Amino acid sequence: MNLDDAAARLEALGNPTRLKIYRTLVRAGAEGLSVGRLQASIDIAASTLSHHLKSLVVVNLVTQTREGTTLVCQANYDIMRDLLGYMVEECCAEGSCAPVALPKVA
Amino acid sequence: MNLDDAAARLEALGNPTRLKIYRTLVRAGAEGLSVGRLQASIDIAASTLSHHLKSLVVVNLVTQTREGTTLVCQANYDIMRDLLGYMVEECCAEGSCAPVALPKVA
DNA sequence: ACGGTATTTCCAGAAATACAGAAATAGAAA
DNA sequence: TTTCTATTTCTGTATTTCTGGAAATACCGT
Repeated sequence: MNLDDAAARLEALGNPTRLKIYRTLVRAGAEGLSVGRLQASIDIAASTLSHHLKSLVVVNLVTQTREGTTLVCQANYDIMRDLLGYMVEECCAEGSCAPVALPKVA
Repeated sequence: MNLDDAAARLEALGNPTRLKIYRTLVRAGAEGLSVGRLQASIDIAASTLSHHLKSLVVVNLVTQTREGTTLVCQANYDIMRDLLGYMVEECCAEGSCAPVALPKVA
């Protein structure tokens, strides 16, 4: 991951509402959560949620799968892992930190 | 670290210029870098750099130490470690990921 | 095709951000 | 105190972000 992509993803997560959305999706596990359920649990206007979700989808932190009329959203763990990897690398550029084990691919 | 603090820090890092600043400071190691040297290596207007630095200092990702007329900035590894810890916890809330070893405290 | 539910797009306003030139401040040295 | 360097604050402009109501679209069941 390059610096600009990392920054774009950090920016996407760098908003309390969006971080809450992402966290909710992570907690929902691999099966994800529909936009409607997400809205119920976060309690914001549908249009606002849609905007925030788009921001997360654009940077690939969230993926969406259509199931009939409902859209199911799921956290993209791979991208998060890559992002964490990038941050750790940046943080450890000097070799001043111990090697880090990131979460294994599921 | 709570959600709002994490979001504020992610937002601070979520700008290419600021991420570059932070990365430069990390690479400079514990002794840090003066604002002037930082400006030389990033090549932006002094006032712009000052604003970005303030954003990073406010959320504690960067600390500053005065040495005579120059201000030395250094990356705050502890906060970065906490932030990474928060993200890993959020990402692994379901127990779906292996335990993670974050960089040791220097 | 119609009706209903789910979600997005359009629109707008308020607030925040990014940027940089110019002026101001802080500290050291002459 | 004057002067020099380093850095910040002031000022202003352009742009972006956040928010949500209203209207539009998508998909399904009947």
